[in-house]
Amino acid sequence: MKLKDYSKIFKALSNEQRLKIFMMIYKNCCAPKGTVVGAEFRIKDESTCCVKGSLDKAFTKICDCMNLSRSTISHHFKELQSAGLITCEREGQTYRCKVNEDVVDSIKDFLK
Amino acid sequence: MKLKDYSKIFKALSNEQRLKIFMMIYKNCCAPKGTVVGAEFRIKDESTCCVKGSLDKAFTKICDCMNLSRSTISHHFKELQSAGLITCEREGQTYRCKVNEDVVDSIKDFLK
DNA sequence: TGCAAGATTCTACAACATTAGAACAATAAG
DNA sequence: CTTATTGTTCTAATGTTGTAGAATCTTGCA
Repeated sequence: MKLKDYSKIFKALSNEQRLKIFMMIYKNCCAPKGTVVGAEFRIKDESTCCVKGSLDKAFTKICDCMNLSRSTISHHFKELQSAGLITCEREGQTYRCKVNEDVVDSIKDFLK
Repeated sequence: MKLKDYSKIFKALSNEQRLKIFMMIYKNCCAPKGTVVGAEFRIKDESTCCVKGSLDKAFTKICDCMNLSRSTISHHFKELQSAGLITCEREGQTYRCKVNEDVVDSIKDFLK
């Protein structure tokens, strides 16, 4: 990964709203590598995150607690995906997100 | 530290030029905590960084290899300082920078 | 088939970021 | 003292980002 890629990752996390979205996903779905998609949403701490009680509908739930328009949130998801931080899949009305832990690891690595 | 503080840190690192400046400082002066200011510039790998051969004049040397105006670089230094990532001191024509490793650590902490 | 709900895309615009240049202040060197 | 060097600040131009709303697409359900 090049410097430009890292700056892109940091840019994706540089907006407070987007960082909040990322952390909501990260803190709830940072399943061990190898976990099948669809099982990612394991609630770790319901008190700190409003994405609760369900494994899917991440988008809608995040919309419900974010006070931003859907289009804006969709845009933020795209930015996070584009930086490689998350991957998203739609399967019908189920919206599944997964944090790309390799990328998170490489940030930590980058910072030595 | 709050979410907003983290987003500010990430914003400081979100610009490629500024990230480059930060890394030049980081890779050359990440001295152990407690090291006195003025002894931070220990060259670790001269081949990957153009800040060479001296402990001070960081500003000038970074200018020399950055292809940006002095005023722009000064501005970038300010952003990095404002985010808490570095501290700078001038003593005459000696410009000394230090990476705030606590902040770097707290990023790593945040991402885990 | 038709309607409702979920998510995306397009458009537009205000706000903010990046940048250089000129003027300046502080220091060093001759 | 004068001149060159170093870094800051101000101003202004240009480019990028964050955001909402309307239109659109996709899926599920009656």
